[in-house]
Amino acid sequence: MKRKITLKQIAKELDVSISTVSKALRNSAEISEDTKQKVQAFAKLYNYRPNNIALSLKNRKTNTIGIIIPEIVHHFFSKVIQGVETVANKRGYNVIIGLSNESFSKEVINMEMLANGSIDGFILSISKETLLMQDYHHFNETMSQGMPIVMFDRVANEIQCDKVIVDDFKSAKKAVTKLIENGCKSIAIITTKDYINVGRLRTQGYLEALENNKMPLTSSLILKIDDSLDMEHNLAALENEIEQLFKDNKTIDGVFAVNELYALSAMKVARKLNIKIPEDLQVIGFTDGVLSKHSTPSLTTVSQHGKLMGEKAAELLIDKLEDQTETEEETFSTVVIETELVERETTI
Amino acid sequence: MKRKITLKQIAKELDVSISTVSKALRNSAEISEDTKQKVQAFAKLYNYRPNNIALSLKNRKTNTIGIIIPEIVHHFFSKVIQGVETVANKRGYNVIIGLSNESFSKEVINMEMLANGSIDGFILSISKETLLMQDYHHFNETMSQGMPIVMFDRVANEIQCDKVIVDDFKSAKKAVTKLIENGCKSIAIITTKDYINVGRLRTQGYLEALENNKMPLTSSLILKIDDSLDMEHNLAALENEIEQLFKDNKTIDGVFAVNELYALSAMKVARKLNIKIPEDLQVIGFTDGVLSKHSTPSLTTVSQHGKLMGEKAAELLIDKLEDQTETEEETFSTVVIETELVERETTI
DNA sequence: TTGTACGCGTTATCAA
DNA sequence: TTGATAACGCGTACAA
Repeated sequence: MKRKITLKQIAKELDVSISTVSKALRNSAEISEDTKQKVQAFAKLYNYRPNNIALSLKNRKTNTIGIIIPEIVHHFFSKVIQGVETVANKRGYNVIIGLSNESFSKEVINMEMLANGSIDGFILSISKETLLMQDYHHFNETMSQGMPIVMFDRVANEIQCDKVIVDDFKSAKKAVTKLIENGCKSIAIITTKDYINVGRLRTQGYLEALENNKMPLTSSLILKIDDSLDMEHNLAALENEIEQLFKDNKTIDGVFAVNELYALSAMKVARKLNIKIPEDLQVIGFTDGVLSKHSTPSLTTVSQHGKLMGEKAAELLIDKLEDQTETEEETFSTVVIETELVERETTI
Repeated sequence: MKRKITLKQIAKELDVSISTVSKALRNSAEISEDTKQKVQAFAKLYNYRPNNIALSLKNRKTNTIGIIIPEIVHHFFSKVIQGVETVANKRGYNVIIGLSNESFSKEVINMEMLANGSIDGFILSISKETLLMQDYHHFNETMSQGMPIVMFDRVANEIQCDKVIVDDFKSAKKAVTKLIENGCKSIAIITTKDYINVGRLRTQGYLEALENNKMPLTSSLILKIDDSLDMEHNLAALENEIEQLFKDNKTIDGVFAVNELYALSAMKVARKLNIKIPEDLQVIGFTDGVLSKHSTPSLTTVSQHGKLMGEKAAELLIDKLEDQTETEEETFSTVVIETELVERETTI
């Protein structure tokens, strides 16, 4: 088992100094053709590669991006990672991941861990617990130490940093308007509690769409799910709530769900109650997931373009990292990714 | 914007030497209570944290695990990552990801990138292209440099390293036997070309199950999909092949599919051909995915326990990394994760 | 009780 | 053309 070879070892073997080796390998004009040849051949033979850690220490730059997300077993987030990774690799960066599991403390710990020199900057989506507590001190601290942050999807308006979002309000409005155009008279929304920003915005979009079309706002048609518990493992409870919604409002002929799981659950309940989709009930979800495409009937959705969000976030971050100009006032941008209504079989 | 504070700066501020600060922070008995108090208070105030990179360089240990997978937008692989991350964090390690996108060259480049000091060891699943080419030199090179590798799921028997797998052969046999017990007389398999190890093993399990039950082996019932092309984006082609399979073999009353997508496609085709599931056709898939649970009817599957695989892989790797004993002959273990037949609605 | 020196692997600067 | 030295930030053996 031969350890990785270093400059020092090469120098010793060839009986020259370390700096000569270093220069020879970087093809410096200072070094004679002779020694260059000799050194380069030797280095190639032993497959020399500079040690990243040493370079990071010397350059005070790791060329690594830290990405903190609430969960990874989630189509949207893995799409985002894919996007980040694509751009990062193209521009010579690695990606290191930290999962918050929707927990505030894990988010903080993970960020501290990575902030101590391991990475150059963060790309992150805020955990539910953090949003609920509205405690954002760790973001400010990180940035005050000169480490840039790009937030995506679940962002905090209070924090000054680059952001990549979709226009949740407008997109929801568009989706609900679509339902109205398709003839729905009684449209329910299945959404999250308001502390989740995206949930709140989507609810507002729903309300505005109804209002603009002079449709009555019925509070019983608004189902706000408390998903502080993990609904993925509490499907029965979710379905019960939805079933109750249907039973309390027999007129429902349209459902707008703010995520894939809610949409699918609504479809499942509808099937159970013998409600035909899309004839008697039209459904639109808000998601970038795979379930929509493969469900029966396949689900019409507002697509968020997760991969594109990841790419944009990575571009923003790396641009900032490599921006030399020392401006007085730092400027932050918010990129809004256009959503797309993908029409499938749950709408007519 | 205050940069992260270092020992040097603290030393300067307090007018003591760097090593005094270092010792004081580690609560060394060498240092007087007085100075300790002073230093610790100051460090706390400025939120001092040792620089990971410097520590890595000094200790020649990064406490970071590299994970290389073919794709991340895939339920099984994200489950594995989740498992790795859980164990890694618990034991004080970070996780850095590299995606091969099923490409040999990206796999090699990514590994080289990370192997140059960024990480202590690899957890990986081999890309399709690498399996096809059977070029495993990069694995051997990495290990010969003293960097351990743990392979999971898609492993190479030729390579001596720790492995975490499921017993594909036995699991497939179990699944097909289940179909036979359920009364299926004509069972088709939808699998991959043989260069994918897991596909080959699952096919063998299928064959053995038939044989053990004295059922005829009909070659036309074996559909080997060439997924060198990305089937996810070529669903139509996949469905055509399956439709042909059904049309050529009208007797089919059971399908064993080696992954989720194949299983769902089979179900879709069956629906199109007005074949009732599970009355006329029973289906079992091999997967750990979400689609199975939410499909209609929900799919009976062989579950691979991806998260558990990740956890095991991480345990193996970290154990090896922290094993001090310098044994003559290195020993490698292969952990076999038990699969589980999750019975849902596509079997009676 | 405190400080000096060294090494981890690299590169840049300056001296020979 | 080559080599010695310093520096990145840390911890530790050893000297004061």
